[in-house]
Amino acid sequence: MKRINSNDIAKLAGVSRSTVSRVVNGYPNVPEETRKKVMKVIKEHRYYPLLSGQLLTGKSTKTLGLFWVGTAGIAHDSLTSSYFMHIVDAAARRDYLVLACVLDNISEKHNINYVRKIFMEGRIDAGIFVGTSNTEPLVDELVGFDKIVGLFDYYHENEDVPNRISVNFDRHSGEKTIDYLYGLGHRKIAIIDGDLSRLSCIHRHESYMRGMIKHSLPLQNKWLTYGGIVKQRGYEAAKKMLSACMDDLPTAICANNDGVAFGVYQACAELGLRIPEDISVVGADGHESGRHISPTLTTFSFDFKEMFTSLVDRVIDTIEHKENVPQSVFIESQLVEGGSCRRIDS
Amino acid sequence: MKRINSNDIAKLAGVSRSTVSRVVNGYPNVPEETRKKVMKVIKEHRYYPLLSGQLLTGKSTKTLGLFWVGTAGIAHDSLTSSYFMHIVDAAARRDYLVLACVLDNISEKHNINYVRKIFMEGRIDAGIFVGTSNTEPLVDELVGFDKIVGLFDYYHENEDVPNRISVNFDRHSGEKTIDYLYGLGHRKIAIIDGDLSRLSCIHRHESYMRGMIKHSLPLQNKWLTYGGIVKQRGYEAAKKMLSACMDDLPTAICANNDGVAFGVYQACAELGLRIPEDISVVGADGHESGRHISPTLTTFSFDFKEMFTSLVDRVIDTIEHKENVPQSVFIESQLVEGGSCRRIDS
DNA sequence: CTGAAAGCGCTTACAG
DNA sequence: CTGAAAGCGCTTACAG
Repeated sequence: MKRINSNDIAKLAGVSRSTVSRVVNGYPNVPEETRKKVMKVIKEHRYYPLLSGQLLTGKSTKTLGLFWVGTAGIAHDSLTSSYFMHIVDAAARRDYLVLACVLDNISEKHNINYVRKIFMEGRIDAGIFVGTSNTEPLVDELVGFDKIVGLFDYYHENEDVPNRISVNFDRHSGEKTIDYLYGLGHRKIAIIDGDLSRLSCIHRHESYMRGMIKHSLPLQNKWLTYGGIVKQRGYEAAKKMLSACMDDLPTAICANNDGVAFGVYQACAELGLRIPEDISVVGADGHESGRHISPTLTTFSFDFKEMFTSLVDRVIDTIEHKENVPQSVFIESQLVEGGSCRRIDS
Repeated sequence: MKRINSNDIAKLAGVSRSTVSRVVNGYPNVPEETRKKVMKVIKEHRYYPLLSGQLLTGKSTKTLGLFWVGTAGIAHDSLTSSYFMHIVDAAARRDYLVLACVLDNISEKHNINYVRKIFMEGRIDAGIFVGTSNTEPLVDELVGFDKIVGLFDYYHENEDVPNRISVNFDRHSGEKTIDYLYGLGHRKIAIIDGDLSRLSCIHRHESYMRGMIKHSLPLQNKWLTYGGIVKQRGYEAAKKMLSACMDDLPTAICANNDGVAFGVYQACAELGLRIPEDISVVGADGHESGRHISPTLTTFSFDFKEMFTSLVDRVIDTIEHKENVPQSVFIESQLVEGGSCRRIDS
């Protein structure tokens, strides 16, 4: 059985294809009676215009591409996958669909071509990247091709172009973390950095340093290390660092994010260190599971829903040629006190 | 700057549009020299054929619709959102993209029309539904319209049509749960059922009953209740049930799934009941967080990755007119023993 | 091996 | 208010 097209509808309703199109698109210059007659036939035959035909005459796809980069360890993390829902929800509220694409490695030639193709073949009105490092030639290329690109945790100073939209973590949550621990009396603070190819990890690192210097706290190599952004990496880093300085332990650890903090928990458990009695731990993100772990995690929490909604809304505003769309937005963290930090009396 | 089309490429390369098309689609009847000449121009100008043009001549979209039903409490659950990754991964392995759509309520007229439209306007080759109840007029309608529909946890006996593909939980995991507890010496077993509009919950309920009867165990109203499929519902159900029978507690609780089991943990904690000393708990799903909670959860685990991969592969096989595609598949659960059950000496 | 022509399903000026 | 015609970007027989 052949699909019914606007021609068939026109014949059945005794009008021209032009009129069918006018009715379908709700144009005003159609008398009520004609509209009803045509609508009746349309409903009866469940006619829906083919998108490909409409696209060819200039209609937009009302679709956002979502490029999820770095599956390994990131995308399969439960927090990360909940991001996805926020994006789809935010898009739906603006009547946009989301075309999803998970890429393990965005530097691979095959994947680069794949992304390019999706942008160029007219499937999407714009694309959002999540999980890239802060330098990505492909992103620059697409921006250069006037494609609208939305970026999560990706920002370059002085590269303001209207078709590059980003949402980012604030630049000073590290400093806030140090301030907080300092306020509790901590002076011997260890830092487990994240993956320094990511903007947020760079900012957090820098602002940890700023905080330490501000309070004239000792920066000791043995208390500084890298832990990536997932639990396993955090565990390995903490285990190694702590094992190497059992004779002079820090009183607190700043973990680049909650995932890393959970790894610190595991390392402490194995080394017989109690949290917070022997050592305090602070995370960043506000992961839900931080509230179920024991002791509950003190962390600097970000409103991811707000972050993704802001990004999606501004990307769509750009697609729809709204004026003065803010190009980059930085979101502030909020301290959530759990049971993982103790006050030190000095 | 106007987009470059096949006509422009043809002129630049000194050939016809037909030849450009032949090169783009990799047809064999083009001499190597011509191919090279054309490809050079294509690369230089980063020409990609517009999908909408190709679609009009019969090409398929290579896109799967994903309809995520019942956001509230389901889609924002972290386990559930990881399902999404499995679907996108499985589709990508077959070179398909996924168009995602989250719907809070699939009975609402507006949403029904939205889904219909996506199917009818030629955006997707097939659609997958996750989270529906086991009776959904819209699904039947789409199947009736010869649309290819993939279904998770949705199956009707004797309704075999080649364009309705499903993957389901086995029909007897409830019985296996009872067998397991019986084997540990439990005789007083409580059951917290799920949402009985869902196929898996019905099957689990039935097979709990089967197991209880097989072992001649007492079916007591006070030990039977409904808990939905998320933690909060499980908590409420367990709290109410246990509070009402503190004078005659069951020795074990079968929770419809892991989410409900976590709710049981919370209820037990509040009532001062220790797991497994005072009461044993068994879940179903194999949720990762069951391994992080204390005590670790004994559960009947399903391989969700396998489930979704099977579903996606068979849906795509159907799109591509493969022969003898199995229409419905039931996946077996696997016992994962944690620390939430104890042996009862009798 | 290759090009001219027709056609896919729609919308949009244009003319009346 | 409404229809005939042109056009969007592609591919596919068809003819040579």
